[in-house]
Amino acid sequence: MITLKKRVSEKTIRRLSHYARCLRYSGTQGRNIITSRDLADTCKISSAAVRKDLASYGEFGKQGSGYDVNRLLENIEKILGTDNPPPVIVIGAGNIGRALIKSGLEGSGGYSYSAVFDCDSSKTGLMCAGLKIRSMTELKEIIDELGEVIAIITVPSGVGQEAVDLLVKAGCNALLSFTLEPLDVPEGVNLRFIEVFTELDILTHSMRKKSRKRK
Amino acid sequence: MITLKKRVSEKTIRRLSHYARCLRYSGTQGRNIITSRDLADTCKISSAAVRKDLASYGEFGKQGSGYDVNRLLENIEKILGTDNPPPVIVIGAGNIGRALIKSGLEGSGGYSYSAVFDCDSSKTGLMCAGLKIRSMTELKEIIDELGEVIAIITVPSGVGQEAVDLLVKAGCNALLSFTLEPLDVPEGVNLRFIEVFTELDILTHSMRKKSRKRK
DNA sequence: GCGTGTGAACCTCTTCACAGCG
DNA sequence: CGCTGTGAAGAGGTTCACACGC
Repeated sequence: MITLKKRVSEKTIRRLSHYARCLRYSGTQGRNIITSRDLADTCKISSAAVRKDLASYGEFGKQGSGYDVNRLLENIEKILGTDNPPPVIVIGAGNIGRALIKSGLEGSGGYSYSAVFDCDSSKTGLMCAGLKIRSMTELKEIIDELGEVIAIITVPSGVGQEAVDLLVKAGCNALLSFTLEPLDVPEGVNLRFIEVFTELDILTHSMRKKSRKRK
Repeated sequence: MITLKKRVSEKTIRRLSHYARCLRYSGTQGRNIITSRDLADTCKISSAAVRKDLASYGEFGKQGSGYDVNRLLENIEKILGTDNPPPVIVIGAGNIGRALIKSGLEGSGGYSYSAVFDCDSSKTGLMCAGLKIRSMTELKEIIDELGEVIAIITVPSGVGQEAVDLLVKAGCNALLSFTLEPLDVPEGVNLRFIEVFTELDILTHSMRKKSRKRK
């Protein structure tokens, strides 16, 4: 049974997602039992961290042997809610938006794209990997139909806040943005960022630091 | 002058990247002076954190007024090494790879794409936003020519490790991967991940938790 | 008065080490 | 004997609160 013991950090949630990925892979490799050390090694963390993370939701392991792969995966998916993943919609049918849709969500554990939107009327009506590009005016209607959705925002810089406001108004409270502009959302709406440029900066910093040392 | 006082965390580096972004924006808005509170508000953190981050590299501010926008931006870029950003190459000319290149790196503070590679011979030779798609056999040659580069890996699941090994062998030690498979790199090579699926999992978790509470 | 820079307090997360169970 | 689950110790990061300089 899943029994939450105390407040769990986002770091733990992120790692649970990693564990799920490893377990899906282990499952396809025919493994039935996995130890905290195995999970730790593939995720490049300590085995104690793995055990702590899992133990904060219940006792999923068997002492002396380890964790049953299928049972643990089911439990983690229940914890994350990914046993019944929400539909994903994409806002912006530009380069990135279309590429994401064409790439699909295979291997993600059950997510799939349910709709694409763009405010450019020269794009609406066109198809992208089987999905019709819809006008932003249809947003609320479609979200009402789909229920709770996650929206991935891939609009150009400058209109991000506008897109966010429309989404929030349409009842969406889970957003993932590829834009680099700072965005505001009301309390209770979860907004996350994919920060490609920041990742580049971090890489630049570490390589410059390294070459400085070498001198 | 930039004087490092003690070990600085990656979290601080990430935030420096955010500050740089804010400062570029402030600059274009005609502001000359900015306070730690201003930066903190746009980045949604505390003003004390901003001051701590900046103070760990020197004294950039003026008491009573704040920070000079241009001077602070210059200093942060020098700290990150983005005053002279490394060339970026893309491995994999699939949907995501091509979309990244077509989107360009405007607004990133100076990065630009210098080469694209794909192992599929039906793609090599074709153009993508002005860049010729090159064969992986040319990798070492081009990297030697470009010097220290950052490689963005957008190859399909299954061949990620192969791509990484080739890159490392070619002398690249700064990698940013869009794949979801676990990858191994030797000591000294910096490998980071863009985890779209994990971000979806985190969003799913928080929306499911919220709807549970509401009941 | 205002905002920076900073020690100290606080808090959170990670690692250690071991009891306990299979 | 092996591996989990966990209190305790340790490390790291954030917030507080205030002295100091503009």
